[in-house]
Amino acid sequence: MTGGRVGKKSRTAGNRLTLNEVAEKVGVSPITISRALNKPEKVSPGLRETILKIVEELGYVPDYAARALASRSGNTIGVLSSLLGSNIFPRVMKGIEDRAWGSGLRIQYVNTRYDPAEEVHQLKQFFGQKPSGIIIGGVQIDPRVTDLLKDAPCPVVQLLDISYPPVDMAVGINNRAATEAALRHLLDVGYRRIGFCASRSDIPVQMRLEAYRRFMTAEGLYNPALEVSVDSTDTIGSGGNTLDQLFAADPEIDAILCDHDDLSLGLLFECQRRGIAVPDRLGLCSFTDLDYCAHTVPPLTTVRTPLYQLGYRAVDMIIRGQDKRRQEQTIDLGFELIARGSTRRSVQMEVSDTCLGAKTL
Amino acid sequence: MTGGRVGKKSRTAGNRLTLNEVAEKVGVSPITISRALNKPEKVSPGLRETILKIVEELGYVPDYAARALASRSGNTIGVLSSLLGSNIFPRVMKGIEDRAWGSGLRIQYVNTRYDPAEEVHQLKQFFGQKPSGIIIGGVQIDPRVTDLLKDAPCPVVQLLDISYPPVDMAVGINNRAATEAALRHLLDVGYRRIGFCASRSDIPVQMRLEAYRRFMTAEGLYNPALEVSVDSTDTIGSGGNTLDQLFAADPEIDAILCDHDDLSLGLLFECQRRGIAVPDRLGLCSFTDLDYCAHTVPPLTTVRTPLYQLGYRAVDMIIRGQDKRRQEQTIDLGFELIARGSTRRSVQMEVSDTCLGAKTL
DNA sequence: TTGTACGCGTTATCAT
DNA sequence: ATGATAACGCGTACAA
Repeated sequence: MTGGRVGKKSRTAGNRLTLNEVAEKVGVSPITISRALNKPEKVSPGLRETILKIVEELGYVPDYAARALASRSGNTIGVLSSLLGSNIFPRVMKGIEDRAWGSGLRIQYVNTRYDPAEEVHQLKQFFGQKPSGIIIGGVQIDPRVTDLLKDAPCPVVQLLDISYPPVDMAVGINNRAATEAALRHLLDVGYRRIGFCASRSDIPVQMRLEAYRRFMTAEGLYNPALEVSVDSTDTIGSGGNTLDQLFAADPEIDAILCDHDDLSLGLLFECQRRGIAVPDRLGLCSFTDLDYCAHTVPPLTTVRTPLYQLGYRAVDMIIRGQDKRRQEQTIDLGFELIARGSTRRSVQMEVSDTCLGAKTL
Repeated sequence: MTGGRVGKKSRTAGNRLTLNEVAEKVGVSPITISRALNKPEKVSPGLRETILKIVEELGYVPDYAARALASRSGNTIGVLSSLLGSNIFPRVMKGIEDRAWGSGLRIQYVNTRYDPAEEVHQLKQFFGQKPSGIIIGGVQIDPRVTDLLKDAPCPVVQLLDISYPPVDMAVGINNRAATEAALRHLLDVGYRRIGFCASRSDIPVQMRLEAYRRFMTAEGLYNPALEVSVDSTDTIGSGGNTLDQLFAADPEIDAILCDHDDLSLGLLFECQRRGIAVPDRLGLCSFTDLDYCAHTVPPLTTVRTPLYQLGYRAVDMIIRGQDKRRQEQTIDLGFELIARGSTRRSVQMEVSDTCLGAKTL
C-alpha cells in the first residue's frame, strides 16, 4: 500500500479502485459489495464482515458520481443563503453540520448574494444534482423562486418567518412577536422614545420594522424619524452616524432597538466614546445574541434567536421528510429575550423571557 | 412550460430533461448539444445560438453526476477546515466564493473538527469525487494526511504557515514574523512584561507561541508563567480568569499578546469592568483584525491577516494550476500591524507597519 | 463542423 | 441470499 511512488502521480484519477476490483478480490459479484456497503441487512453476516474488512484494507471509496447516476440521488443537501459571509452564519452552519454528521448526506453551500436571479440560477443547478433536500434562506419572497421551489424534486426547507406559508417546510421564528417582546421590555423598564435601526432589509428585518411601527403606533409613541437604515458594509463602525442622526431627529431619544447585535455593539462603543451613559441615558437592545453580547460593559440586552437550532432542525426535517413528504409544515423555534445591563436602569437580576416554541403548526 | 402541475410532484427526479430530448427538439445529435454547452468554439456560431436558445427555453440543466462520471472530473473544490464554525471563516469563505464565481467550479466545505482522523476520512471521500482541487486548512502536520495529499488526484492548496514546505501548493503568512512585529511594536511603545494568551492550539498558534518564546528570551524578558491557555468554548468570556491568572503570575504585567481578537476583546471588557486602564496600565494586542477591532474603546491593536485573500488566492491557485501542476509553490500573503489605541501610551497617529508579501517562493 | 460507438462505476430489476 | 443484465446521462475517441 505504502509502496511505489510513480513519478508525481502514483494513483491518478485514471486508475481508482472500483467495485469490480474489490469484487474480484473478495470473489463475489460487484452488486454484493454494493449491498454490503449500502444495505448491510441484505447480505449474510459472515460475508458482510469479510467484505467490509477488505474494503477497509484496500481503502476503497465509492464513486459518488456513479452512485448518483445509478441511484438517481446525489445524497446532497443544498444550502442557499445570503448570509454565508455574515457572522451569524457559522452558528447555523454548525447546526447543519452536526445534524448531517454521519447521515451520509453531503452539504453544499452557495451564496445567493441577496440576488433573486442568482437564487433561481443556483436552484436550477441544484436540481441538476438530484439533491436530497434544499435549505433556502430566502432573499425575498420572489415568485420565480417559489414557483421553482414548488416543483422541486426533493424536500425543501425554508428558513423563514413562521408567519409565511412555506412551499414545503419551514423553520423560523416569529419576528413580530420577538420585536414586540423587545419593545415591551423597553417600555417596562421605562424607555419611551425608542428608535429602530437596521442594517439589512431582508424579510426578518422587514417584519421587525413593521412590528416596530405597529407596536409603537399602538402605544402612541411612533416617530418615523427614529427609523434609521445603516450602511451594511461597516455595521459596527456606523455608530457615530447613527447616533447623530437619531439625536438630531429627537434629542430626547432614550432607547434604540437594532436589528443586529453588531449595530448595538457599534452604538455602545460610540456611547462610551461620547460619554453617553448606557443604560441610563440610552437603552440598547438588539437581535441574535452573538458571543460578545454577554461580555460588553454593560452587557447587551438582546433577543436570542436559535441559530444553531435553525440549521439543525432544517437538516432534520429533510432527513425525516425524505419518505413521507408532508407539505406545509412549519416549526417555530421560539426566541428568548435576554435582558442584560444595556437596558437595566435599576439593578436587577438577569431575566430571560423565554418564548420557546417548537409548536409544530 | 408553466402548465400542468401533476399532483404534488410535477417533474420528479424520474423524468428530468436530458441531453437526448434537447437534441431531438433541436434536430441534431446529443453530442452537439454537449459541445455547444461545454466547448462553444467547436460548434458553428449559428447552430450554437439556436441550441443555447432552446436550452434556455426548455430550462435544461445538465446532470452533474453523469457529467462527472463521463468526464472523470467532478468540477468541485473540496475545502477542509476546522475553522468552519469560527468567526474568522466567513471572510475566507467570501474570498473563496468570489474567486470561484463563474468558473463553473462548485465548492464543498467540510468541517474537520480538529481531528486528523476525520481529515483523512473526508479527504478520501473527496478523492472519490474526482475533485478539481482540495483546499485544506491543516489541523496538524499529520503524516497520514500528508501521505494522502501526496497522492491526491488533483491540485492541493494548503492553508499553512509559509515556513512549512507544502505538499503541492500553499498560501499563508509568516506567523513568526507576524509575532515578532507585534512584540517589537509592544516593546517600541514601552511595554516590557508581556503575556501571551491562546485559545486554540493549531499550527499558526503554535508558531506564534514559539516565536513569542524565542523573541522574549532573546530580549531577556521571557517569563513562562505569562503564557496562558484559554477555554476555547467561551473565548470572549474568559477575560476574567485570564486576568486573574496573569496578574497572579506577575502583578507588574503590562501587556498581553493574544492569538485571536476575541481574546483581546474579552480582556478589554474585563479591564473596563475592573477599571484597569488600557493602554496605560495594560496594553492589548492580537491577531486577525476582526470588524470590531477598529471600533472598541480604545480600538484594538492587531496584526491583520488577509483572510479574504487566503480564500481567494487558494482557489486561484487551483484554477491556474489545473493544467501545469507546478509543485511546492508557496504564496506569502503578508500581514499588517495595525497599531491602534490599545497599545498607544502616548497620543499618536494610526500607524500600519505593512509587510505585504505575495513574494512567491 | 458534426456524428457514431462506447464506456465511466454504480445501482435497479429481475432472476435464481 | 446472491448474481446477471441493463440502464443512469453524459463525454471521449475516433470517424465521416
